[in-house]
Amino acid sequence: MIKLTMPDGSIREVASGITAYEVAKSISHGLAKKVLSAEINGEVWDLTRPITNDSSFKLLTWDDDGGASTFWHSSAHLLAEALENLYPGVKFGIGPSIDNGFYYDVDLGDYQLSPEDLPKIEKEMLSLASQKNTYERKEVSKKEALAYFEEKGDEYKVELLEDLQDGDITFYSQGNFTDLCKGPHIPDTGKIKAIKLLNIAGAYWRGDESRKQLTRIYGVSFPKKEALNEHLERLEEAKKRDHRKLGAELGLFMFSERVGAGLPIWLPKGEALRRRLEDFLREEQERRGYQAVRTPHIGKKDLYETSGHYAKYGEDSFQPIQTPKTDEEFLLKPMNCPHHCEIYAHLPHSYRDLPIRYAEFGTVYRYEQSGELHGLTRVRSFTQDDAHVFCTASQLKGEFLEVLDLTLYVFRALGFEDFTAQISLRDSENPDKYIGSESNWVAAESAIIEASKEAGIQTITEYGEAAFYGPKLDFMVKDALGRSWQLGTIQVDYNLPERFDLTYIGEDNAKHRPIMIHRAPFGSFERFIGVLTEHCAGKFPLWLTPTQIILLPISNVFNDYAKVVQSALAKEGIRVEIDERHEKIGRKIRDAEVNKIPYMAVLGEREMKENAVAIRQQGKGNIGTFSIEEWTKSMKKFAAISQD
RNA sequence: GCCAGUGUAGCUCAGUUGGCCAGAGCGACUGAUUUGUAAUCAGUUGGUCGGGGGUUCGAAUCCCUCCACUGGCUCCA
Repeated sequence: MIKLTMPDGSIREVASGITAYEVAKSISHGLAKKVLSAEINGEVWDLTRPITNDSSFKLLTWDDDGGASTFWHSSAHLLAEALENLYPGVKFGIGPSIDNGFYYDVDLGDYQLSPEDLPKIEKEMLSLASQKNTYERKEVSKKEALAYFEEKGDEYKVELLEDLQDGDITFYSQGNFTDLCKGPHIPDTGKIKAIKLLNIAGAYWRGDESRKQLTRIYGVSFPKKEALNEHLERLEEAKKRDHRKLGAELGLFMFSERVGAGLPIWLPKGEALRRRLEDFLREEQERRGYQAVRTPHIGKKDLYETSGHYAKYGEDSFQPIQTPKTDEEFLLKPMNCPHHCEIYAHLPHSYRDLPIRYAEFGTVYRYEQSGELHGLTRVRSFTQDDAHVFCTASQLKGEFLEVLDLTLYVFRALGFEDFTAQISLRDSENPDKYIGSESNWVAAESAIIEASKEAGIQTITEYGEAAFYGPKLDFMVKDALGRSWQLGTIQVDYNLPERFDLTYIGEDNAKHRPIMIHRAPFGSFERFIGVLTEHCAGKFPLWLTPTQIILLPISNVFNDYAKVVQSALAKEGIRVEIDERHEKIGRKIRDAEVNKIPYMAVLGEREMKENAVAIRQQGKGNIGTFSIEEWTKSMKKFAAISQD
């Protein structure tokens, strides 16, 4: 007999060798039908795997993370089986579950898979699923496993096997398909009731650009048909939030083929919104002791050779600009920091001057690969809300905390509660990727880790994600379609002060090296506004939105009255428009609603007589009639930044 | 940069076994309607079919090439 500790803490005595499925059945038939896998001592297991030791025990259903991922992983195997039936000789890379579904990377030889093939594959998968084939686990020796895949001619699986330890290798089979896999899987294919293959993409084998590109098929599956429909509806909903679509609809920004790919152009409404954000941050930074500076958009190539950026990125950047003079080359600036280092170096500094904080909304230019461009979130020209803090070693942690506080203040003011703070450290296996001394790296990494801990933020640590000159703390948020983007960033840099030979005179009257912190709470205005647009589905906070209220005269007769109301509101700094078109009120309201203008004022006979406005709130409808004066006051209050 | 897909009017989209002057809805414009809380009616206008080259008697449709966009991969100071 063995003891199973259930999630509620109770203990079940069962015969050794019992399976999780048998335990589920002994609890209830309904549960046995729903259960997909089990968590045994924190590890997700097949339901059919015998349990032989005392264990903690938890049954996983679709609603548990482990349950859905098991389900999707099994769906990937089903996809592979269908592909093998339809395209004999297909070779397989890897086929994992992901956040929202699964994929399989396959090599179809000369066959060019197209989206039209997907329905056929879905059909085959559903037909295989209905056979209710069980997923069978089998432990195999490395020799056996290699023999199997060598015979099959699947060099990808052979390569994967070469990295595995003998005794740690399992196969899973369902129907006529066998795959190298550590599992676990759902009991049988019959649980998979709804499948949608979403798209096809190229993916380099093992993520290595120099290796063969396989065909990746993405899909999603569900235990119920309705769940698939709901999922597809959610995807449609998300597309409506896409900042590229909303940005065009709301007239925020545009792109022009003639201006160039990845070069966003800000339209009046977008610029109005952006300017508000800039002002917001500018004022906050002034309060926090930053000094604004401004530097040119180009700099001599030598500047970036000094900084090290040219050696690292020169080849992949916009190429140097020539002048009539020979041997004179300038670069479009990809970073503001070298310029700011020159400002620091301009005068000698005492330890009494530090910390010095230079801030600039600096526009930079980076030649992003053509396939990478994406709306406002990945562009070739963008403006960083940049600043560089020069401080002493003893000030580092305090400054880091101060920057962290500013970043969190900014995020909260804009309603971003759901972000991930990522600590990016070195990849210790590739030291050549980084410049700077070991001791500096250690000091910088520990400063970030400690400050994050002290600020009490939740973090995840990623090794190998550091910048080439230092570790960083990045704030990551997801867009409408679940893609993760970096917004704010804080980076400790011991390297640039070294390269630019920056110094200060210490208490001991000797020269010392300052430490530099790069930081940008928004990251860039472009990306931030892109993500913010999706975050609020185009319904921006009142203090940011380009038009705060639109006046809707019932007929032309009341246009003059509207102008009276307009000047009263405008006088208080409220951004107000009038819809003077010769249209019915229903039409004007509809257009204002579609344009997501937060407030509408309906103005007709009744309002004019009483010097009043009948207010309607976007998405909510009529909220009442107020005197002009009363409403102006309310608007002013609502539009204050502190309002959240 | 790589793989796959897409590109027709300001917007959303029809239109391919290659064949009359390339269509619709919305928008815009003009006129009528003077309107009370999510689309008033009528008329008019609008397109180098992404650019260039080729095949053909004939190309939006087939081929080549470049550009842009979409979904991924790789990259991201």
